[in-house]
Amino acid sequence: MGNSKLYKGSLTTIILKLLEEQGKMYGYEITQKVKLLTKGELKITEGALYPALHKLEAEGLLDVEVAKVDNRLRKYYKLTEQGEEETVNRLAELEEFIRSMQNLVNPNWSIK
Amino acid sequence: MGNSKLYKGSLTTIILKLLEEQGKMYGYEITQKVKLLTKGELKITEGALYPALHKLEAEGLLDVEVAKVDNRLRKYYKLTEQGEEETVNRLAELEEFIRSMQNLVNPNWSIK
DNA sequence: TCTTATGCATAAGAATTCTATGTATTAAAT
DNA sequence: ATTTAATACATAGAATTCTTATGCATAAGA
Repeated sequence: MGNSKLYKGSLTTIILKLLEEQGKMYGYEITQKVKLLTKGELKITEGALYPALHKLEAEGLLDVEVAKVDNRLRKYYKLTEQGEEETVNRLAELEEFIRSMQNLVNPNWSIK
Repeated sequence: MGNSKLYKGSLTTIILKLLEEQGKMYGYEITQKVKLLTKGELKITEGALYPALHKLEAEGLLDVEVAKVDNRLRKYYKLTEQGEEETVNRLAELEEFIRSMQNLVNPNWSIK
């Protein structure tokens, strides 16, 4: 999660969520998408991303499909059925976490 | 951060914020306060808390003051000047992080 | 009297991430 | 034409953070 030191543990949730809405993505694409969506705030490093993808795959949450584009390798990942279920759970947990943090840190905020 | 699995890196920010608004607190008090404020959502374990406090102290962000109450030891921590500055920075980072995550995960939310 | 609550602490291990490095192709810049 | 940047994958070693387990000690409650 690059230079913006904060908050380990959110990477897999980000990956799952992106795959949920994009259908399928490859690693490099994920790093660029996150950079774009957060205006450079979060930078996913390759050393974090690829092991995370491999682990999610090993856990049965992702499927891989290899493609060759312009003679370059791409590994497209998509959610398995189990992955879709897990995504729902992780997002709910993340939302709870964010609410808790807001209560702790700035009770004036609220999510609408 | 106990059973509620999520998100390493937020503990020190929580500690700093609580000390900012409470003036001074001791370790056990922090665990109880967090449990209360988050309705049991976040449980800070001692194995995480005490090392974190020691580190913040070593970094010069906290000062300690030992007290004895009912023949039991208490170590009251409070922010140093440097700690107050750092708290402002960390809270700004946390807010940025939360906004980023919301953009990623649920663009329909917003903080008001 | 036994258990729970209060209050501190550390050690070993797990989990996650960062930094550095490696390979290879394509596109852009000099 | 050649160097650099971008694309695309990967892993190893170190650092950081947290969990689990354990330890000591006093006070309060069952």
